[in-house]
Amino acid sequence: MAVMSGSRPFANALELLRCAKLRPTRQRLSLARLLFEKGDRHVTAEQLHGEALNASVPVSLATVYNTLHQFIGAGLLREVVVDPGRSYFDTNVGNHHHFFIESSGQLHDIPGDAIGAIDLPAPPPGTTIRRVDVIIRVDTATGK
Amino acid sequence: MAVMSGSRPFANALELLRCAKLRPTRQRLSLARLLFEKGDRHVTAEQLHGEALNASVPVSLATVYNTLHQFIGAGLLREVVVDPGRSYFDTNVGNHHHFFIESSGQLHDIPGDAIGAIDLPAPPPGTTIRRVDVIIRVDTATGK
DNA sequence: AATCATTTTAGAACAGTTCCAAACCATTGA
DNA sequence: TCAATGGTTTGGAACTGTTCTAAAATGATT
Repeated sequence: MAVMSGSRPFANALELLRCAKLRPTRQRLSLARLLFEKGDRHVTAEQLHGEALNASVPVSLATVYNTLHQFIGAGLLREVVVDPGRSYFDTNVGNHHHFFIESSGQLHDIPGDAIGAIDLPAPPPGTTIRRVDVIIRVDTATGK
Repeated sequence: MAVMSGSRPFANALELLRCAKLRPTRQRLSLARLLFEKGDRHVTAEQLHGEALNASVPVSLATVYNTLHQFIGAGLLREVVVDPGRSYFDTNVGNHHHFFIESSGQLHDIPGDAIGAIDLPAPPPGTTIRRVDVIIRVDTATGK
């Protein structure tokens, strides 16, 4: 991560794509910058699409989806599914988990070590563990 | 008439609905029986709908959704979201978690105590914890 | 510049879910 | 028992988020 050239967003995005073996097209560069220039983020595809258009980077929604999935494939992003029909793309791919605030739909990171080691049971025969998702669902403290 | 001798399942479904303060309609009774007569289950709305039709219980998909949500509201069911656009309804509302086999889409229960106590961090200010979901995603053991 | 595989695009297609107004039916009171 | 009442069910349309498609555009290579 964060190698050299501390404040070179463009260079970083370029390098990111190079590492991921993705051709550095205009769209991918822009999306990479939007995603990774502002620290850890949780965005939906639509949100990112909106941001791109706002930033005068005309890009189609289909491309946003394509790119997000390519980034996931390259290990640059991680998907967090909170609701049927709502999934976030998380720029933090390290060991961590999430608070999900149901009323607002917001996600907050929980550092991996804040949750203590989870005692992983043996996976079903013939399978290996790919990932462990912990989502702590919270809501505004009204009544029960 | 004919208060059938040992018709337990029916009685159970009836009682279930009574407890949940839901009017015992034909559809709700049938769906309750399909859901709760066979031990712990993970079903999608479409699956349940199919089962009902198979069992010659004509019920609309809309009603299946209505009913499932009413059962969730009554604490009889719990929703497990594994993918955007795929969520399961779990008849086990006790303390437990899940293996999700990505290739087949199957869910398997993990008893709550098999995972050890999770060290719950303090929730964001003004919120309380509603639920903790742990999903261990596994897949057939082909390389990494 | 010419070529060609890759990428992007707009829009259609799709899946799952929710919404709606009308028909239906369980419950109540007479 | 019957009618009145209000919750329930229904089919279909609408909606949301995502994927697909064929064609156009682009980046890399020569």
